[in-house]
Amino acid sequence: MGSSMKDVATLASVSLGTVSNVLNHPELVAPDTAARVHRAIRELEFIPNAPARQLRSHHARVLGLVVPDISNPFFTEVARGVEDAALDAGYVVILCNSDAQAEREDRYLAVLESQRVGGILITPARKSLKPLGRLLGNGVAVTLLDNEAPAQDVCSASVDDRMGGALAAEHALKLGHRRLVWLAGPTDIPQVADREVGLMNAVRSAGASVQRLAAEHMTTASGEMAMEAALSQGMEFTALVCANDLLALGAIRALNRAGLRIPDDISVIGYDDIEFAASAAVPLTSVRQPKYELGHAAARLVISECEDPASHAHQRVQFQPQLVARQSSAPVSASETLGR
Amino acid sequence: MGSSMKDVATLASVSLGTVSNVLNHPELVAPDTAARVHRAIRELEFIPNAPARQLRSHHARVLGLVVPDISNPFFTEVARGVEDAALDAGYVVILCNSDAQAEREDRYLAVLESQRVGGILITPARKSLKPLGRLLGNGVAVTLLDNEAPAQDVCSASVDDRMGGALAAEHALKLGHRRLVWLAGPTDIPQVADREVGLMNAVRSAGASVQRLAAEHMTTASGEMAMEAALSQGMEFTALVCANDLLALGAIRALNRAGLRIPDDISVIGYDDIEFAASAAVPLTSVRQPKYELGHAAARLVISECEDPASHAHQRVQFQPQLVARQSSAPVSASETLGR
DNA sequence: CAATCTGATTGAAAGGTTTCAATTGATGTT
DNA sequence: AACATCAATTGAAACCTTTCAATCAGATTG
Repeated sequence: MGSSMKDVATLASVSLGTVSNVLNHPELVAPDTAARVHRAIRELEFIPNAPARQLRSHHARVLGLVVPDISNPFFTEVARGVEDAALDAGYVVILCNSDAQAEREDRYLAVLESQRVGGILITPARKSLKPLGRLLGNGVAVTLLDNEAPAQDVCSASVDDRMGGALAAEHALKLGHRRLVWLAGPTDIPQVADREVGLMNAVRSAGASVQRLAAEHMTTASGEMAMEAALSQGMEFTALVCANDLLALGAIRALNRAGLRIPDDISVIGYDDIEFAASAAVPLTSVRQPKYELGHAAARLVISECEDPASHAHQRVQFQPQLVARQSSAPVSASETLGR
Repeated sequence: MGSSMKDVATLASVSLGTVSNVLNHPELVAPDTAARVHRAIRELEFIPNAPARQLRSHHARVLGLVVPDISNPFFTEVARGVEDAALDAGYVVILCNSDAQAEREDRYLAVLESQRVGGILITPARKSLKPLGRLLGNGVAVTLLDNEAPAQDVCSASVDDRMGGALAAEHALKLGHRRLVWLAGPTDIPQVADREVGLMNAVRSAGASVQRLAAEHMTTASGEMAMEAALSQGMEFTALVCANDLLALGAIRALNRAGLRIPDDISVIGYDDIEFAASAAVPLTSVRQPKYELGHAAARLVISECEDPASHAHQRVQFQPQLVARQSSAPVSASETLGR
């Protein structure tokens, strides 16, 4: 079975406390003693017991990552950023998919609290941050991921969603489109709401029109359904801006099935710029977010708070999105322009 | 701060041991005592300290999931299966991307050992299972994921990769193709090797020819590079079978850039049937694997071993793959057939 | 030479649980 | 009435660390 510090101490003929010092305060121990202890550690293949350590020190190198859905390539990439930053710091990441359901999120938060994680990275399933209050009270470092912190007591790392919405709209407007559709996701997702605000402002100030269409979830399946329903009701437009790439990919399927060509009949603009956007049926114009960097930055924030809560100052890091034009968007056709 | 079992015991006027019994052996405690304790738990918002519990009981409801790359939608979906099974059983999953690098895998295994996880689900980065020996010796439940267990001392959940390779080959052969290319990944990945065996056998016994092309990693980028190199060397063929969908998606880009049409000039067959295979430039014919089920089954195996190591019998679960025909594969063209 | 200081090491307590042998009180048996 | 049985509860030890006050041996100082 695994050996403990006691075994190491015995083999190296020192006390338990000295072994602990070798591990945690090497500056306190004489070089040759340290060498002896290290030899014993190697000999016994001693691996510290993290739970025991955490019990005594109240310091855990474990992070909880709570995201709506890791199947969404956006979050997959964010998760990679989180994980790499965590591993660098000797931390480990517990993956929690909330499916954007409050109930599931609550269950996970309880489990994470029970596990006494040092920090939590969360893209909340709902606006209220109440459920996080308990955690904060118990000294857990919380960082909001892809959401801007509303209050002063947490860090956050996010991307400017209003600007992203505006970028998408301006791209469509610049191509001459006047009749847009905004394919939104659930209204209570803050990212969606912000993108919508940015888009609406841009469209209005250009005097163009935009219709709102809501998908139930941020998935291809939902996007396909929503677009199919809209088309069957005779909705007319020349450009479609989607709250994320999955919705766009789904909507494109419905559009194709209805005999509409992209970008000839309809220009489509996605959001996130997931890897598959580039290999889609028609390479997708999209608003790129620095996904990996977002996760990486968020993890570094939360880790720094874990390491030294006392001197930690809460921060909000915000990244800028960027429009990537591909074949799915094109100037509005002449017939369309005249057709009105 | 969080309250402990001692606080609960005091409030409910019982001993510590009784509180523990309420939590772990409710059958031993009188109904009204239990009720009193539960009231106290609710009152104090007591949440058990999992690390302390694990320290004493040597039983942790924590799993390590080690995969090459969660960005690969195949593993994303597998991970969802793992996570759902875990949450159902009150377990939590630590996500570890090995990037298929032995060094990174070793680092993670050490961290997982330090965390004293109850079980590990792993798609090994290399053939040797040596590094797992230590863990097994220390009583950690190990289950091989998407790999068949070679020995008796671990469980495994996998998909029949030889059959998958054969399915892909037979599909191409049935469509009349006689000059195939097998776009393989790194040779030391067992899944790739097995698929290759299945494919080669099928092709040979049909008397057709197949050339082997190797990509460095199982990614779109690698697929694109490999195919580009092959084309620039004048490789000729009518059907391309890929070791996974990402390679296929990448290869298709290179093929398109070279002016080749799919499926008119080249039929392409992928492997995994990731969600994006269906929305690709040309919907991709692929070998479907029950990804979610694979993860779910593997997690259930490892959890059952965690819960009751004594009565646990190691098992190998194997799923069957299935060919999904889409537009990327078509009968070999007449000119091609005659051209030989 | 006594007193003080410094650096290295030690020993014991504490952290929150589970486990198990021991105790208690009530019920049933002879 | 004495005893055995049984269910419920208790108390203390154990799990493996970290922490910190206390000790010790030398070196430095006055």
